[in-house]
Amino acid sequence: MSVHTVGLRYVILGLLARQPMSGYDVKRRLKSLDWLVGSPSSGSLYPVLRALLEEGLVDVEVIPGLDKPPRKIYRLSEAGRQALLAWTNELVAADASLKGFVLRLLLAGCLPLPRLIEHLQQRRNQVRAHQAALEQAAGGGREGGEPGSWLALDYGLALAQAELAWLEATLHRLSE
Amino acid sequence: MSVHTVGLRYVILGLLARQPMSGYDVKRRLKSLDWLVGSPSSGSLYPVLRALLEEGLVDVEVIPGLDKPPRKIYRLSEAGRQALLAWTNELVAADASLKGFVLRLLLAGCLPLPRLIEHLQQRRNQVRAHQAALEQAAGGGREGGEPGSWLALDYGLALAQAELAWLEATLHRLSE
DNA sequence: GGATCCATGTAAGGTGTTACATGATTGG
DNA sequence: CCAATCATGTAACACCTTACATGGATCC
Repeated sequence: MSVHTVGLRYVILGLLARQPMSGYDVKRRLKSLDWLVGSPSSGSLYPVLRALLEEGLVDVEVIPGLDKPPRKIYRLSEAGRQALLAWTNELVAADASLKGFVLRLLLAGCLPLPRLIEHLQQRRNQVRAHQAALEQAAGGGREGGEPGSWLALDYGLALAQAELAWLEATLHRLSE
Repeated sequence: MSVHTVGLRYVILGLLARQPMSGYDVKRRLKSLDWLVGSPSSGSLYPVLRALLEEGLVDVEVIPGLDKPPRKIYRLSEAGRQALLAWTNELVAADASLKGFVLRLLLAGCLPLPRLIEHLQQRRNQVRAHQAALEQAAGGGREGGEPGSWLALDYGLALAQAELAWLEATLHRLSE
């Protein structure tokens, strides 16, 4: 579930940017980060690979497995690299999802450092805004909140705070 | 985006369990928690309301607005209350998503306290397992990790730790 | 006078999942 | 021998989004 926050296409392109691999490898790679990122089903994975191929964003090399089923190794093409780069430079602003952010981090290997810092700063601003909104919501429902409602708010605030702390620390570390 | 982790049906039922409201109210309520939970578009919201109505899980009362467009106030029916209850008692185990969990918290108003505690404990176990998996992944890639990869892992670990801390604290508070 | 909020809804499209189909290989 | 892993893929379906349509009210 839910790699889709960011579009499976780009996740795949991002992984292929690091090194060529088969569809199955992509699945495994993502499954190992399941909790962070969620892994796609074959039903979505393989069609996307085909589409990428037809659009010329990737190339294939079929390796007839010795006694294994043949593996198709996908490799990022130049067009693919450009598409990925273009996507990387798109705004992240509207993308309020945590998973989306982690995925971008994962794919950030292709990002130059200053761009990465920018990216983290953007996220920091978003989380701050979010935090403010939550505090307002908490303040608005003052005392009278429904039973489960303040739990969710409290939880949200705690996570926002933790994320901010991490972002500050990481930004500090990176500017050295 | 992504109320769907839990199925819009039940989110709506859960909100209606607290108090009757219109479709627009549902939207607003969720939008105010946008970052936590994501808000559905009208394109998904209204069809679901109609479906719920046809299935008899909700009742409507049309209030012809004085100089406003008429509002349709939806109210949870007895069948709806039962459906919600049944869903509440389903496993949460496989639901590894953060948003899903927060949503359950939000809808937890209808949960009795011991069930809520159980729920938090389950989440704690999940997060612990996740944490272990991340630590293993971090240990496996020792030093040699790709540039962005350890960032994502670090981020994941920090959040997991924060979430665990919150869960422990909240569990402690609730058992009083 | 134009934008934005209230309030409802529809139609087309995208993207994902589940479940199935295939088939060889390895491990208990 | 049965299950699981490797490895690919298809077809049917569920669900959500975008974009549009309507129309009064209120704010700047």
